[in-house]
Amino acid sequence: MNRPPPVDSPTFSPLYRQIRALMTRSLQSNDWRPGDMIPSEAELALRFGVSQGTVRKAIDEMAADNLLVRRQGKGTFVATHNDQRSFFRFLRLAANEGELPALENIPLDCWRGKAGVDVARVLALEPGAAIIIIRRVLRFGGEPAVFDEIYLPGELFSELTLDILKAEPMSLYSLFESRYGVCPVRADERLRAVSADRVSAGILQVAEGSPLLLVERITRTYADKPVEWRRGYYSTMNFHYHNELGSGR
Amino acid sequence: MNRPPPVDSPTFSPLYRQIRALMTRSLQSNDWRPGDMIPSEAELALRFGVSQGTVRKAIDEMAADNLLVRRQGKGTFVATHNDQRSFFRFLRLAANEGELPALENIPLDCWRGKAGVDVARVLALEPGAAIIIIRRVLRFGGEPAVFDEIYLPGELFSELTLDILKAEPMSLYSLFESRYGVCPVRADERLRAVSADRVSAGILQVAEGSPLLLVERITRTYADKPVEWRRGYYSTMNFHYHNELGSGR
DNA sequence: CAGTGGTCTAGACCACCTC
DNA sequence: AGGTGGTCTAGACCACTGA
Repeated sequence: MNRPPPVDSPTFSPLYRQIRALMTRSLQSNDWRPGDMIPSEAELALRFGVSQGTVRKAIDEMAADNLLVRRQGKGTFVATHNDQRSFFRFLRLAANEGELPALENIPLDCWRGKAGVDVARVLALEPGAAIIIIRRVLRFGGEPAVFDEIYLPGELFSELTLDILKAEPMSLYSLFESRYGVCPVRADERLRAVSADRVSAGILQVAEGSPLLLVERITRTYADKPVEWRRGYYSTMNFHYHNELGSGR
Repeated sequence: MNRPPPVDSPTFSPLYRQIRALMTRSLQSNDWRPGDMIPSEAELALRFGVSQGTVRKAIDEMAADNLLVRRQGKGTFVATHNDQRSFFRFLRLAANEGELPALENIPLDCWRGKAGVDVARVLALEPGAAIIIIRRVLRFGGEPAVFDEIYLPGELFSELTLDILKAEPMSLYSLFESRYGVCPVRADERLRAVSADRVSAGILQVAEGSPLLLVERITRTYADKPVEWRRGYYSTMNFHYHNELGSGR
């Protein structure tokens, strides 16, 4: 194997992290697309001039981050939002009793605007840059549960319209991924309790002033580039936000 | 190496998982205590009759679950709640602006009772079993932020009193761990928005009816044994609950 | 059957910590 | 110097998938 010489710089990283970085670039550049099978470990080892064990360790990390999915006997695949499996990775909602009933996604409106200072800062845009604003409702078993206000960089989603949103059968992120090549992989959320204003109360069919769970989310893609800012109002009479502590971090 | 013969049963698990199970038993039995250094990888490999690589993989998993902590050059240690590092693993609170100010932990009361059907179910106790109820407040920079009602199995915390709680300088879990040998390692949380009742409002110094973030938590120790049920009311005017999506699960 | 990921080994060497 | 974890290799074999 053509082992690169050991690096002594302060930015030293082990080989498997360099391999990981190279593979991440293949994801960023859309060279490997969501759902695709990536080359086998043996081939990658050959291509990068390292042992299979080193490639394995790189893939292990990326699989732990849900960037890749391993399937024994089949291959390793780029994670996609086009399957039910990965759906609730970004929707931590559960029913207080029993299973969560069937989901309905109802887009309300979709228009273009200019980024204010706050949205610009969050999305790393120039103030005044083109953005898209979407409002939608999620219903479970006919009951409205989540009201989302979503802000997107206009540049990335150039021809997005309400009709396109309404035509999407799967999730919003599934649309981002297949139509715009934007694959959300990480998100930071801030949760607060707030009182329902007139608009939210009407849309969620609760009394004005009712307590709502406010979930603010910044969504990022491979290079940690922010691609969405979202404010979600969750009605938590019959549902709750579920979280597990202990691993990760 | 004395390799055990390959197992063909439906309960097959790879060697490194069996090693992990053995090591987890050393944690459960308090043979290895929080903060202790566990034997070196080489010694464990010798002891279990496997290669060092197999032990490494077992430890890797347990470190990913925050059961163990590796420190290069020093050794591998049992995770403990006695350091600031791991403090916020179980308190996902952050300030809306800037850093979180200094924490004050103020125990309010601590009394004994009998488990109702709901508490008994959650803590896997017989209805009517002895439990301990604690109420406390967390303040940040003098401002009350969290009001906790905590239910513990009486059996595990036999001589817990309000004075002991008041004397504890670190966290509650630090006390559990060092005084009662109970080490919380995992928790499930359910988050909802509710209106402040008279009691919570008074304690958190907000108006009655204000929206509060309700966090219900079931805490478990090594063998997934439930050791705490907690209802926390978070005042989210100046703070929020922080969560990261994307990895894990 | 061939191809894929999954496990396990043995050994070499590096990086870090403490004495 | 000696101990610890961290990286990397080469190769053997197992388990699963699908043609």
